[in-house]
Amino acid sequence: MISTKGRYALRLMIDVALYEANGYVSLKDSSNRENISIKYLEQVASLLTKSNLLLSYRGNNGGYKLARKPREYKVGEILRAAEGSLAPVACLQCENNYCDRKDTCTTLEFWQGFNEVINNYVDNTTLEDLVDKAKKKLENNYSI
Amino acid sequence: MISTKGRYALRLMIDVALYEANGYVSLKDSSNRENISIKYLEQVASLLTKSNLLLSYRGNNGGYKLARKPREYKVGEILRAAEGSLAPVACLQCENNYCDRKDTCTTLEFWQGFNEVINNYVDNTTLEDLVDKAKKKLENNYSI
DNA sequence: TGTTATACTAGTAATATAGTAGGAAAAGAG
DNA sequence: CTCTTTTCCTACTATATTACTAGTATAACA
Repeated sequence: MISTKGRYALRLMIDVALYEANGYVSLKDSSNRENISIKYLEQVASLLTKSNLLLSYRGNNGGYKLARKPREYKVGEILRAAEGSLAPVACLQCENNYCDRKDTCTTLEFWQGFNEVINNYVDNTTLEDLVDKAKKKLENNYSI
Repeated sequence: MISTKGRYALRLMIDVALYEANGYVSLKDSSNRENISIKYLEQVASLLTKSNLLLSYRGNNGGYKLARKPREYKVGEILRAAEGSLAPVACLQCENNYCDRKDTCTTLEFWQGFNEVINNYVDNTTLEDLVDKAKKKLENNYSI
């Protein structure tokens, strides 16, 4: 299950993508638009900056902007940066996938397949896909 | 992420399928074979019994047996009975999927797609598939 | 009546979640 | 040089979840 960290990270990335044309996007503005506690969003933004998904700038008119073009982000990258791992079971979390039951485990292949399906989905959607949908939703809401 | 409850539930179902030919399978035996605390396994078995996935019988030579043929169980059913829900985000957990952000949420469709991919995977594997793999692993280990 | 098994309820240590709080440091504006 | 605005960093906390353990009741058979 994806926690608020992953969900907020995705919403923040979309928000920055939507508004960075006017310069760095501050968390004050993002948190207002997205209705997320600014102090909590700071922590999420920090994870994204450390993973080089966001670029930050301090001081007046500072904030965040994307490190690449929206098309060049897989959603999976963003979620992994915020959540740590998307593995559905503990034994698939670390690199080597070590588990002392691996030779006799009757469910290992099932979980490996599950892991693949999950990663395929999140890595085959780009940030651009979500930003495009967000733009359409914004247009529809203005027209109401 | 799938917790021990879901993982143990799956292993228990496979274990019961493998050994029920000799009559009801007791948790004492299953917990020994699978190295899972019997008291914890009781709680998992209780969830499966309440969802009519296992049939129980008390007293001497009692235990559990499958309610249907292995082919007639989707793995998804078993995991849902043990875990409650496999929805990747909170807003997709309940029936109606209600969320007060649903008209403006920029990520709803992404999460709905994720949910579908997850459910497709777990519902397209049957208990029989896992039991067949388990039988092969058992044979290989005996031959070592 | 004793043994073996499930059924049910309660408790508990450790960890994760979803924040809040406070201050330091950078950068520009006046 | 100082004030304001911003990110950056660390610590704290209430609540919930996880992964059990423990004890007792109940059923069934020998």
